[in-house]
Amino acid sequence: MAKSDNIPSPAVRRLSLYLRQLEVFHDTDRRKVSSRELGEALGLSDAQVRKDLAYFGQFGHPGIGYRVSELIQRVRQILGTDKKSNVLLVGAGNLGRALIAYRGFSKRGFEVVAVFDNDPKLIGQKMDGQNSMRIQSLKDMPKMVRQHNIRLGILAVPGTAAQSAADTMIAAGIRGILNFAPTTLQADTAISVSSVDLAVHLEQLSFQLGVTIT
Amino acid sequence: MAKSDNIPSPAVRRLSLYLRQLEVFHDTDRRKVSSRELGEALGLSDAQVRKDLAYFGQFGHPGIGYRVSELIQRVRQILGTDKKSNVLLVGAGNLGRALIAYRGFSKRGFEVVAVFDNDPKLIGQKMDGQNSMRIQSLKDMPKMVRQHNIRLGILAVPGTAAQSAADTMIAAGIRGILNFAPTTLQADTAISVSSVDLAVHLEQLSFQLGVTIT
DNA sequence: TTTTGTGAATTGCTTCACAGCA
DNA sequence: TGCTGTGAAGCAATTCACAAAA
Repeated sequence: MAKSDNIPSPAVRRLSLYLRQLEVFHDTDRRKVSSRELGEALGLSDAQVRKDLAYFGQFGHPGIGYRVSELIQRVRQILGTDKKSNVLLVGAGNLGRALIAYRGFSKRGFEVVAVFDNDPKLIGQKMDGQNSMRIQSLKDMPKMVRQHNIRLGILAVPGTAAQSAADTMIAAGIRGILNFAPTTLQADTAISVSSVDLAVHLEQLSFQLGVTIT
Repeated sequence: MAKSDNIPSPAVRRLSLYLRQLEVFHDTDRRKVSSRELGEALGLSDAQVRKDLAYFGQFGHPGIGYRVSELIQRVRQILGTDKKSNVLLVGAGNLGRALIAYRGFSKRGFEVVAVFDNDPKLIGQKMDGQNSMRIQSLKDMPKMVRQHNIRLGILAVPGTAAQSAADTMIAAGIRGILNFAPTTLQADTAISVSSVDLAVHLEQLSFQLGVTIT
């Protein structure tokens, strides 16, 4: 019954957006929602919404729509976020500290349980706020990964340090990396990498402005 | 001669990556590069690289490849980053402060010249570091946009405040928004929006782990 | 009626493969 | 020979449109 074959990756990306929007509906006590309504909120067609969800199973009810809380549960299961998972962070610079302070991760089931940096001046220091985490040396990573069963890591170091830090993460047993460094990471195909380059996004917008009929 | 019709958006996204990689080559004194080499560094096929670049013009030299510095110039021109452009930031929370401190933007031609927040406790305060910018009220935005000819804005406020902040930005004359709030912004089609949802990226990785043959 | 799930048609993107230039 | 630029082919994703279910 594993339908998980041949699912377009854009469909997987949108699945996260559906979940986000469904949670908004849930918080405002909406019980059910149609593909048209869900799509409208996200700027997608109703057909797109139905086809995307259908890749993963039959969640809807003809004539009714989708039951919000039921669909939220299903989607979380598919994404693997129905249970909390532990995440580590490499890089305790400005961006790293902001990411730690960001509440959005834990809200979605991801708990940052360890922070690493190579700067001797930072190692041993506490992260800001009430959080009792201390910054550790990259050497301690394998031990922490085992102890806390960590599979995902966030990489927020300068571009020059990124590949070597990624190698360390992979050697320590990390299976997926969210990369904020402006570098294309080379890694085994068994490792999932998702990259966010902040400048690249601004360049996209800059290009759009040039193209748009002014 | 405006080829700018019918360019696949994935090609535009990759254009930024080409530029990033070309700058690496440039910094290591590479003079020319082939589509195969450029693709290899980014995990793309040579044909993809050639086709992408060809959408924008004829930049290569048969038998030779692409001249690095020449191509950098051309790509910057296409992206509109050959001249510095001024950017504003809305939201002086953790993420906003990290983005200000991030050197990567100015390195790519984007200068954050104004910061806004609605929190009266923050207004008037200086941002960290040597930077002399003071946090301003959203009311002052239209004036600043005019004075500094700002077209792009970075939105780093909580999801609940995002749409209203975006409306303010658009009313002030902002033409493109880089949105970090976990919200789909509703905006006129003349406005470009690029959204980065950090949790969504982690969810993608989480899904991959579930699918990968463990 | 309303709204899903889904084959079929369509649109969009990538890869192939080769002519032409250096 | 080495490498680009590009039509043509192939593959992937989206939209259409309708049978079936409530």
